Amino acid sequence: MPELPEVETTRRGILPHILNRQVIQVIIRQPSLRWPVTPELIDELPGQTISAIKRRGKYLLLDTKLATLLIHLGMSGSLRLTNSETPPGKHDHVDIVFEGGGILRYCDPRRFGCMLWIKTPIENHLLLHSLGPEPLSEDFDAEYLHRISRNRKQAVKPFIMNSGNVVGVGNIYANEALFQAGINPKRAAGNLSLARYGVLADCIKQVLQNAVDVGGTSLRDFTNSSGEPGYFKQLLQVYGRGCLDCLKCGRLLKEIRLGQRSTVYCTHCQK
DNA sequence: ACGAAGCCCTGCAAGC
DNA sequence: TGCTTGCAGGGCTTCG
Repeated sequence: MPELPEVETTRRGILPHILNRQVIQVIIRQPSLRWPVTPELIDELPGQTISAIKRRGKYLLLDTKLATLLIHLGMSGSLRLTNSETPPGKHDHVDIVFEGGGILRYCDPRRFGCMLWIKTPIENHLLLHSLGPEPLSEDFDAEYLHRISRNRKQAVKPFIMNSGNVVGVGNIYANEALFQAGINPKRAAGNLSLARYGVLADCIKQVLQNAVDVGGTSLRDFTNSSGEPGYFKQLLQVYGRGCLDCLKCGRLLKEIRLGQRSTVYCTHCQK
C-alpha cells in the first residue's frame, strides 16, 4: 500500500536511472487500470526524454518536452527498474523501455492505479488542481488546519485523509499520527483548538518524515529490490494492532470503522 | 457545500 | 481439498 513515503521513495529510487534518458518503446499488456492507458502513450512517449521527475501528493509526474506522464500507484502498485532479460509477471501491466536497455516496469495487482499521458499544463489538470498542501511543506501548519476546519462536523480522521485538505495522509499514517497526537479520531474537526492542531500537524510531519527516512534505507538497491518497501511494520504503534495493548498505557486498543476505513485508537490516551 | 456511501479490482484469510 | 464469502484499500464519483 504505497502512501506518500513509499511514493517519494520510489521517486528517489528511479530518478538516477531514468532522468535525462530517452524512451524508445512502451509496452502495454493490460490497459485497464483506474482509467484506461491510452495507445497515445505507445505512439508519443518513445523519442521523448525524461526531463524531471516530480511528486505531488501520491502522484508521480514524469516530465517530457511533449507532455507529462502522471502515475498513481493506487494501493498495490509499484515501479521497478529491470531489463529485458527479466520476464514480466502476471501483473506487470506496462513497460517503459529506455535507450540502452533499462526498463521501468509498472506492476499493479489490484489495478487501482493509473498511468495518464497529459498534454495540457499539468498544474491545471483536474486530478491535481484542487489538492491541498504538501504535509511536509511550510504551508501545512496549525493555522492552516485550524482555519479550514472551522464549522466542519466531520470526524478529524477522515478530515485529514481528504486530499483536498492535505495530500498524502493515508489510513495507516492517519491512525499513527492521531495516536501520537493523543487525539480521538472521532472528534469533530471543527472542535479542535489551534494548539491541538499544532500538535497534530507536527505529528503528521514526524510520522511521514520518519517513514521517508526508513524508506530511504532500502533505496540503495532499488534496481534489484523485490518491490516490497521495508514497510517498517515494527514502527507502527496502532495500525493493525486492534485489541492489542496500547504501547503508552497498556490498555486494550479499540478498533472501529470510520468513513469505511479501519481505525485503531486508545480510548484512554486519545481524547 | 458538505459528508457519507458506492465503486473499481485482486489477493488473502476464514468458513464450510 | 476446493469452493464461497468477506475484507482491505485510494480516491474519484454519485447521492442525499
